[in-house]
Amino acid sequence: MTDLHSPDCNCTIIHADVLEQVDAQLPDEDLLFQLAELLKVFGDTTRVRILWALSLHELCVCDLAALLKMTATAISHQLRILKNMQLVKPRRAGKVVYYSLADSHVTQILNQGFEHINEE
Amino acid sequence: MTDLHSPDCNCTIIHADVLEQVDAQLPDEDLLFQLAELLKVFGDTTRVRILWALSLHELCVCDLAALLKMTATAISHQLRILKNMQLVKPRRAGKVVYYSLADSHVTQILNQGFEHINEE
DNA sequence: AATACATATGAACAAATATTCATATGTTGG
DNA sequence: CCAACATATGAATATTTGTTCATATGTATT
Repeated sequence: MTDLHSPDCNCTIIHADVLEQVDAQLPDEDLLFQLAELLKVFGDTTRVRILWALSLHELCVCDLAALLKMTATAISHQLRILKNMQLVKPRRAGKVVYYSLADSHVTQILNQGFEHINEE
Repeated sequence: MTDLHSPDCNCTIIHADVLEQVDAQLPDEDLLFQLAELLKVFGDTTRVRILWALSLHELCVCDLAALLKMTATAISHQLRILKNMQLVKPRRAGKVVYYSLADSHVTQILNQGFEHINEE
């Protein structure tokens, strides 16, 4: 095991045995980084509103702009972020592009978060 | 129903019937704001690593600092954010303060996110 | 082909935020 | 009481990020 006592931590009391176990079980740093990058996408009001709306019905960019009272440009930017993270998928029909949720994890995460809020 | 056609949206083709239904089902804006604020807390590498570590075992500030090779100060700042959002809870034992997860939603959200990443 | 409209994208600006530094609080042991 | 240590917190800085503006792309209609 690598030395957990780095120069950045000047503590003296650490629980070496527990730490060793936790360190062994903790996913790789780059996996947790990816996870944070994913969850970061959920941490914005506009994107949460978009995702929730899409969980109710497939919508085009204009629909979302009208619903959220924002410019289509702003919506489009956010949709690109959501699409890059595989959270929504586009369906083109002529000029119009319809968006829908890519998988069920989205609603699961939104619901878990919603439950947490409604518990206090 | 309020007019969904705001000045910010210059679109002409919107699906009024669908929009009306979605608008009625969509949670209040301030609820979705709270949800975004909650999920924002998950969108940071340091906090994700802290949360995942705490899902494995209760740990004190120094433990986390040693594990993540960061200063105790930086950890403490993040723990305050997590505590304010009711995601972790402290337990004082003398000088040492141990932190653990506040409820099961945390691991659920982390796991759902993790599954999503491991699917592509 | 040419116009109209839905959507996408790049650059710029303003706002939010994570870490560091300095310092404060709180607890234990001498 | 005092010194030592774990933790907390406020201010400052550097980075990140959401929206706007200007412009580009792509499709349908005349």
